Parts: sequence; C-alpha cells; structure tokens
Amino acid sequence: MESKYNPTEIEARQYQYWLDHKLFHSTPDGREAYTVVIPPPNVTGVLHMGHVLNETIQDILVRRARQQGKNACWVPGTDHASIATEAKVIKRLKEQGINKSDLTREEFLKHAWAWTEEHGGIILKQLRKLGCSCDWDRTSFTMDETRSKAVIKVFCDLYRKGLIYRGLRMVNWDPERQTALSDEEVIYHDEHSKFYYLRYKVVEEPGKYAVVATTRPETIFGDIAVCINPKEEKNQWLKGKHVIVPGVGRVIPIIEDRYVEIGFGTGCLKVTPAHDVNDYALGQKYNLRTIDIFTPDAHLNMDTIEEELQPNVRKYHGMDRFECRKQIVEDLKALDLVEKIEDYDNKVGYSERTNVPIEPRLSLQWFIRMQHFADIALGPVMNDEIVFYPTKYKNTYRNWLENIKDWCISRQLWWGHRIPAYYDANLLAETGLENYPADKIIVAETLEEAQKISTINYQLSTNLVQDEGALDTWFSSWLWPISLFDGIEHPDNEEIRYYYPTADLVTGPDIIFFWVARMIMAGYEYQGKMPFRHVYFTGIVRDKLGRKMSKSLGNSPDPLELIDKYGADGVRMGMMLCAPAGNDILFDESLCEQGRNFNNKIWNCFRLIKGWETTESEPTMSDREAVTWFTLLLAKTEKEVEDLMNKYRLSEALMQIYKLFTDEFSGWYLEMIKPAYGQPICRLTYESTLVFFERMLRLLHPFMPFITEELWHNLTEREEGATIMAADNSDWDADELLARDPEGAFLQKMEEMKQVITGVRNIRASKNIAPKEQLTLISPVALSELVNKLANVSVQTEGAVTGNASKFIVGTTEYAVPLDQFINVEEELRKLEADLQHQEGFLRGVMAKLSNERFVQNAKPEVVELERKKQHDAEARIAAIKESIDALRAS
RNA sequence: GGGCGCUUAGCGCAGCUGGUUUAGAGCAUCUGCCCUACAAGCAGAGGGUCGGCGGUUCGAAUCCGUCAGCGCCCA
Repeated sequence: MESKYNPTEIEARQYQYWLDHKLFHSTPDGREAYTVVIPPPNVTGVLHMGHVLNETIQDILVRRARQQGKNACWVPGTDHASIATEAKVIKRLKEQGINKSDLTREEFLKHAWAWTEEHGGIILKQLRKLGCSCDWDRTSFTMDETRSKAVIKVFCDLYRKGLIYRGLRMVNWDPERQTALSDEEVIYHDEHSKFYYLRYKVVEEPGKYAVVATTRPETIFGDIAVCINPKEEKNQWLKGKHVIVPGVGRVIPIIEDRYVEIGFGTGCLKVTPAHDVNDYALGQKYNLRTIDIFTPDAHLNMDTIEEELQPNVRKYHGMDRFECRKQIVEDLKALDLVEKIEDYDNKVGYSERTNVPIEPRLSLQWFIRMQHFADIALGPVMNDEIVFYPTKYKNTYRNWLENIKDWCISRQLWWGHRIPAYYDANLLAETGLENYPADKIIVAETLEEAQKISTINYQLSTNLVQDEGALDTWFSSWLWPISLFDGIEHPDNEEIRYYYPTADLVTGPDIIFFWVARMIMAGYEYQGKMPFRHVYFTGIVRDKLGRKMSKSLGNSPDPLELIDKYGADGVRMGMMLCAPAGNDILFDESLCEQGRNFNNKIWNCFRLIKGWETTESEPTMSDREAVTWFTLLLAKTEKEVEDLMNKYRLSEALMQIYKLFTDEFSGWYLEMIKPAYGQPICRLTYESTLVFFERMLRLLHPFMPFITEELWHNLTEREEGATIMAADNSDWDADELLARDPEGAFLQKMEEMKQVITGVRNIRASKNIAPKEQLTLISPVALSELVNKLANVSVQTEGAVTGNASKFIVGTTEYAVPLDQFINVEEELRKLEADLQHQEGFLRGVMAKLSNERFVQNAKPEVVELERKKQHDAEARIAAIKESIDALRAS
C-alpha cells in the first residue's frame, strides 16, 4: 500500500460499485421511509460551492438514514428555470444570427429543448463526483410529463376553486426579458441617486409654482395629478388649484390625501398611476386615468400621449428611460423649471435574473390569492409540526405570511408551462385581451376539454386561442415533493403514500418564500399534510474575506478542481468543518487540505493495522486496559454523535469523530497496543482493533463515503454487493457497553493516566531528553503498565526522591522524575512559584464563595459540596508545591 | 422606516433553561523532533478581563435594560 492516500481511482471505483449494485435505489417496502427531495438545481447550471454545501449535507443525512436501516430515498432532478434558461437560449440564438422574434413559439421551444438536452445532465453528473447517493432511476425534471401534468392540473384546480384570477395590476416588469415577475424576484439595492425638485406652474396663480420632488423625472409624461397632505400647512394655498406638468403642458389637478408624508420632500407628490405602485393605489382611490408612457422594453412611448401634447414631447419618443431622465432634466433646466437637485439614497428594485432595474408596470397577469394559503401554512411551522433549523427563520416565515400578497404567476415567456387558459377567437378579436370577459375565459387541462367547455357551457366556438403566457417556475417547484411521486395526478398512489411526507429539506434561506413556504402551502392543499418534517437552512458560502462567491468576482473555486486536488471526501470534510446551520460559511481551501490530511491519516492507520502479524498469546494487562478504555470511549462518542446529528449539528458531530480518530485512536490507542517493531500482536487485541476501526468507518461514512467504503471492504472479506451503508449493527450496543462503567470511573482513571504520561513528556520536551532514554518515575500510587510503555519510564512506588527531581501534579497526586544532572534549580523554582500563585489565586476564589454565608445558605448543596472539594484539592496541591519548593531550596 | 439575528483566543465557531477545578475544541502561530503507519506526520507551548456601560443575584459569557458596531429579511 502507498504511504499516501490517492482518492481519484478509489472514488471512481466505489461510485461505480454503488451504481452497479443499485445501492441508492429505493422502492417501497416494510421499512420506515426516509425521503429527501433535492432542491432542483437549474437545468443549465453547473456545480458551484453552494451546491457542494447543500448536497453534501443531504448526502450525509441520507446515508446516515440508510445506515440506520431506513429505506432512504433521495430523489434528484432539475428545474427548468424559465427566465434564466430562456435568456441563455436567446443569447445562443443571437450568436447564430437568429432573433427570438423571428421564431414561432414552437420553433423556439425546439431550440430550448435542444439546449436542455445538451446541458441538462451536467450538474447531475457532477453530483456523482461529490458522492451523492441519489436514486438516479428517479431523476426528474420540472418540465417532464408527470411534473407538467401536475402543474396544469393544479392550475385548473385552483382556478375552479377561485384561488387563481386574471387581473390588470401593477406588477414588477423586467424590461430586459419583457415579462412580469413576482415580488420575490425583485432585489432591492441601495443606490446613490438624485432628488429632482421640479417646478409645476400653478394655473390659477400665474408666476407661482408648486415644487415637486422626484427621483424619476422621466415619468412626468404620465403625471395625472399632484397630491398634497390636507394637513400640511405650507401647501394649503394649493388646495383645489391646478398645475401644469413642466415641459409637457398637461394641466392636472391638485388632490389631497393623508398618504403624503408631512415634512418629507416638498409635500407635493406627483401622481403617476401607470408607473408607481403607490401612485396606482392613489389613482384607483380617486378614479384617475393612467397613461403608460413606456414600451415593454422601457423606452419612451409618446404615442400614448394626447395629440395636442405631442409636438412638445415627440422628441423623447423611443428614448431609453435613463437617457430620457438626463435629457428631460437638461430641458427643464433650460426652461428654469428645475429648482434644485439633491443627492438622495434610495432603494431600487432589480430583476433577480437579468439584473436590470424593475419597471412597475400596469399589466394583465394571472395571480394566486394567497391569503388562503397563508392561513393553512402558518400554523404548522409556528407549532413546530414542521421544524426549522435554525429556529430563527420561524420569525422570518411568520412575517412574510402575515403580510402576504397575491402571487403573480404568469410570465411573458415561452420556456415553461403554458397557461392552460383559452379564449374564443372571435370574441377575443372583438374585445381584445384586456376586455375579454372574465366569465368567458376557459381554463382546462387540454384543448379538447376547453373546446367542450367552450361550446357546451359558454355557447362559444371551438376556435380557441391559448393564453400566451407561461407559468412562474416556482409554480412547478412548489409541487415538487408531491409531483415527484405522482401525487397530484394520483393522490393516493402507493409511492406517495409511502414516501410522503419527506423527512428533511435542505436549502438556503434565500428561497424560504420562493420555495419553502409555497411547498408547505401546496403540501397541505394537495396532500393535507406537511411536505417535510424538518427544514435545514444552510448558510451562504462566502470566501474567506466574507464576500459572496460570484462569477464576476472570480472568488469561487471550481468544485471539480477541488475534488481533483483533495478528493471528494476531503472537500466534503472541508465544507462541513465550517458549516454550522444557518451561519454563513467562510470557505477556505485550507479546510479541504485538512480533510485530505485526515483521509491520509485514516489510510495510514489502516496500513499500520493491516501490517501486523497476530499470535495466539493471551492479551497483556495493558492491552486489556487499552481495549476496555477505547470500547468505552467509542461507545460514548457514538452516543454524542447520534445526539448531535439528531440536532442537525453536523459539523460538531464530524469534529467529535475527527478527534476520536486522530487523537484518541491514532495518538493514544494504537500507541498503547502497538507491538514492538517486527513483533506480532495477540489475536484478540487485534480483532478488537479491527472492530473499533470498522465502527469508526461507519461513524464517518456519511461524511466521507468513499474512503470509508473502500477500507470497509479491505478490512475483511465481503460479499459482492455488500456495503458499509447496510452493515449489520446488531452485535454492538453502545448503551450496554457504557453501562459497564456507569460512573465513568474507568474513563476518568485512563484520562489521569494520560496526563501522567503527558507530564513526563513535558519534562522531556523542556529538558531536551530523547524519548529513547528511559527515565524513572516516582509515583505514590501504582500505575498501569501503559505508563511505562508510552512514557518510557520505570515506575517506582517505593522510596523517597533522592536528589533533585522535576515534579508535576495530576489531580491531587504528585509525581516526580529524578533528574539530578538536568535540574536547573532557579528555573524549577520559578515554575513552582508560578504554579503556586495560580493555585493560591484559585483557592482565594473558592474561599471567597465559601466564606460568604449567603452562598452557603442559598446555593444548591451539591454546588457547595463541589466548592468544598475544590478547596481541599487546591489545598493539597498547594501543600505539595510548597514542599517541593522547600526541598529545592534545601538542596 | 419595520422586524430578526450576531458580537467569546489571530480566524471561523461551541458554550447561553445562571454554579462542572478561576472560559472550550479546530485551524493558524511558536518550540523541539524525519522516533521505520502517517512531515498530508509526531511531542509540546503561548494566546481571550466572553463588544461597552448599568442592573437582577450569594454567584452572570449565560438573565434584564441600554449604547455601539456588524449582518439578514421586509417595505
């Protein structure tokens, strides 16, 4: 065997072994189901560090469940990512000289599917490199047949229930992609912008102005009123008057509403109902008309403005909104209609996907009434039927649900599920889309059905036109835990009954509303049950400077390169070591190095053990002690790890295992039982050691699946198809083992013994005495043979110390190593004095408590008792130190 | 503007239903070692008045208040 662990070959081989034996495949059976659905990555995406974190955690949970004998089922899949994918396809078409507008919907979709088939599998392949134990036979896609049918069925169902409606509303418009977005897809950024103070001439008072402050002067073409607060003193004079929109010439009224904040800006608010959500609300309240001055790609459209005004403003036609902002300000300055311009910090909404500023736009869209869903989804999280880790996200969740807004689900895109709403062609031609009567809209799962409804119910024709819109991607994602098991079309099928509800959902808090909340809603609506029992929110992976990893910063390592360099196990450990739930992760490549080093450690332990010859001799006393000790320690750690895992404290669990393996097993246990070079080890001790090793491999397996499976197979003969994931657990009972040392006295004794050995090693280190040189250790109590072996001392329990010695205390016992020739009296005294000071300080602290009557009276008896023990121990130590000091001084 | 959370060793964290030998591990740092499993290693060491102030208590990193800084979510 090589002295360095080389993961590349082993990882490839083990993964193939798992696949060949279908060890990740699940079918319903009599065992308890443990289900996880993958947060479907974007079909055209590639693996990034966020995935590494997320998928590693899922794999850990799934593999552990499998080890526990559950029927673990981790369903992989991808998401069609409507906007992102459509953008990529458009870009590629452009590179080929094709415009989307030159294509029909069907032609475009052909290209989109081609793209999907080309890129679709990439990320799933990459997950295999990471070791993910997904049931690949179940791989799904949000636009495959089963998932698509579910989406359409749910849309129709909700429409029938009156929970979906079509409406003309102010929506978030992405001018780049030219589609509506939901509120959740808008990201607000702080921006340094300007506050423009514009003068609106007052019709009734020539020479006087109303000054309006605005950040968006380009929207004045759509101004329909100026609003003041009826209580604002300084603007009283404007009541009932009219003003002229500067540069435009339109005469608009002054209206009054308490909505205008007193003291903010000038107190005069320009009302542009077509281009601002709040203005729209005002417009509705006062029955104001709307003038939409933008084209769908946010260029100025002067065609909508009245004839008589056109000569003034025609020049702005076709101008980009931001270009127009500059121009109109220049023009108004020239007319002396700009009073001043101030710096102003505000928030501007950007499209999550295309990163262009959102344009609030009045638009005919499809919405879901969310109050119903908020009502069914709030309780289960608040009362912990569904548990969030960390719990702080309960607040976030509640906040959102308590201020729920209707969900805009339609998108002006082609890539996605087409809205199953139909219009009678003739009626549509007559009325236009906006005025098409709502009660004549036909929503049906298929065209045939729609035609039936059209003719039979509505007495319309069979000549139908389908709605052009597609559905928001999240409208399919919210069904994911159900639709993966075909639970929408067949709500009572065997699979959904077995696998649903799923156990754990692992995802980022950034999609708590997009996805988590909505899955809960859909879960209760369509299965009457929670979609998952626990939600583990991961942090965001940042670089070690705390910056979000991003392509543009170039600060994100390529996971596949990391895997090449450190092995998947190494990368997984690196990731998990720094990943407490809900905290952001400051990823540092050196953590992967630690992971790789740990692998190497395991590898070399294995080499050492496998290199030993055995003999049939009886185990020595020290071997027995070592085996008993490690049995207890292992059992104890197993319990701790179990507890930590149950609390989803994965990084702490891993750290416990790491310390057990590195410090206790490699550093102590193996040294305890290690035979002299070339000598055999007794068979019983050897076999115990193999058991320990195997159990640690099992503990570690969820975190580092490859090396553990590999060594598990090399430990002893295994049957073809056997796996560490299904290793039998029946011959080991941690509770029963721990019961053999109920007070932990044996473990305690061994810890003290280790401290004695460390004490001797410290003396060697400080005096530069080689480990090979045997020393004498004078101890007042008998010590285990292990001390002789590991500290290379001969222990004397008889006789006083002759000459100078270096001393140390463990607990309250003093040990001495006679070292005449090495003792520097001055130095020794200094050390002892320092220790004495520390002990006396400690004693003073204890005494302060004990001499306080109120402490003795009020504190719990066991606490007082403990303080008394501290006192006695400290006093004993102080006496011993003083004695040593005196002895040294006398010499 | 509203809400939530964080601040403990150089770094990222645990400890926080108050009392566990005057605060814990990991990484990094420093010292000494190639002692035939492992230098991707071994043996040691140093390092924090638990953000500031005030309060409750016999006792506060832990509970309460307040201030400061940082972060997240929502408008």
